[in-house]
Amino acid sequence: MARSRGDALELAVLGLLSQAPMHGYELRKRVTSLLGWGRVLSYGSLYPCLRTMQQEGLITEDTTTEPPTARPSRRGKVVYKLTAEGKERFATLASAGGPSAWDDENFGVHFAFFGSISTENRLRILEGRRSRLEERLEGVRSTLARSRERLDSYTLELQRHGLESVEHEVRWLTELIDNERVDRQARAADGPQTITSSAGTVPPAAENRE
Amino acid sequence: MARSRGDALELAVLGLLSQAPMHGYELRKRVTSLLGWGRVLSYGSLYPCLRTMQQEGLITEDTTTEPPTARPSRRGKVVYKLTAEGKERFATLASAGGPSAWDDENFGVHFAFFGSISTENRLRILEGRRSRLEERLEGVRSTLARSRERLDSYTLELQRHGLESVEHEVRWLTELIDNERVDRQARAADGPQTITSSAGTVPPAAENRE
DNA sequence: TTCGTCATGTAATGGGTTACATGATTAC
DNA sequence: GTAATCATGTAACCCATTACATGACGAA
Repeated sequence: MARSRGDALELAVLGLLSQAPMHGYELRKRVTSLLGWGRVLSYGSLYPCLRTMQQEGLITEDTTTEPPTARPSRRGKVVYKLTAEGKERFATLASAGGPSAWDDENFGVHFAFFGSISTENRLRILEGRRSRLEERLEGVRSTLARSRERLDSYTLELQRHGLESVEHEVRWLTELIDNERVDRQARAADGPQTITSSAGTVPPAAENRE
Repeated sequence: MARSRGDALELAVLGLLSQAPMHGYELRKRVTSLLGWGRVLSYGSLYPCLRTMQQEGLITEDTTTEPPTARPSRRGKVVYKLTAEGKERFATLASAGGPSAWDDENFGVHFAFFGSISTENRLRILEGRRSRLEERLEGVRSTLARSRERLDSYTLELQRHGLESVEHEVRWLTELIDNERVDRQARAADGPQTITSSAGTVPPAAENRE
């Protein structure tokens, strides 16, 4: 029934609402197109999630938009915004570098909100994702080595292409990691007098949930 | 309860059993590693599916393996094989070029069994998959064009990488399609009298299973 | 006035994983 | 004899999709 909400969807909603208040319809469009969501997010999934989050006090209806036309009878058209608690939760979830952040469905959402977290946390997530993929690579390579000659050409080609795709993502991650490191380096060299940027939103040693 | 079995899993089981009889445990390993399955297939998913398929008469227990040690009391260790009906079903499902074959979860499984279907059907599936991806590309490109300046750099980078990955797969598909076309051409030019050499002409796509 | 899009919501259902329970076989 | 792996199976749960029902608003 109302028992929805996987972490990924909650983070997505929190993150999008942290950028601007909006209603469910718009949220759906953005989750579907902007994050690495892959499939279309359905209302049957989104609305129950919004309700739950509202009950938990993470979001509220935003009554500041469109205040003059106070027509109480109008159905729907609810604009949601984050509460203080919701903002806190977003900071926590987005920065969480635990294993759940490195898998396929979650990583994209985390990445899309990298602008809201510290370089340290970005690095943690990026590196975690990369080593996750490297494990996968290792697994595929070893099964391939063990059974290459027994596989027909199409199965082999499928494996080859899969390997190639993952390798491509690993290279991408490596570039991103290098950039973040340069960034960190630059900030460190900049000297300790700059307080603002270093750990901005969340203390460097963020929690591991789960 | 026993109401499992999406098309992908059924096709996977049928295809693997068409290569050799085996038991559930081995099936799970192969589905997980050989096809483009992505995640680990769970027993909670596989065994109910096998039962259903057995009830439908697509598979049976293979008693020919290990016949001397006729110990009827032994639990489990059931080797499954295809029935005639199962072989028929496999041929039908594997060749089916409908829209369901082009989406992410199904395409890999279909591709892995390309060795069992005709060049025509391979082309249908390959082309369907490609146009599916091209639609996706078009969608991403247009939303990107509409909102590029409003996106923060990480979201943008995510889109860019997503685009790149899909483009990569499209190029891969195009190569495969070209190979299949050359193959078909060669067979046509070869004339109706030579039946034997059908798939031998082009390196990448040779050899039917076993 | 009707069509397309915006907008919200629910019920049924589907198909999967997790965690658990059980036991045989092999290697050390 | 014991640990690891092979092997089969069930029940509980999770979370998403599908299909449906409803209705407002703007433009042609």
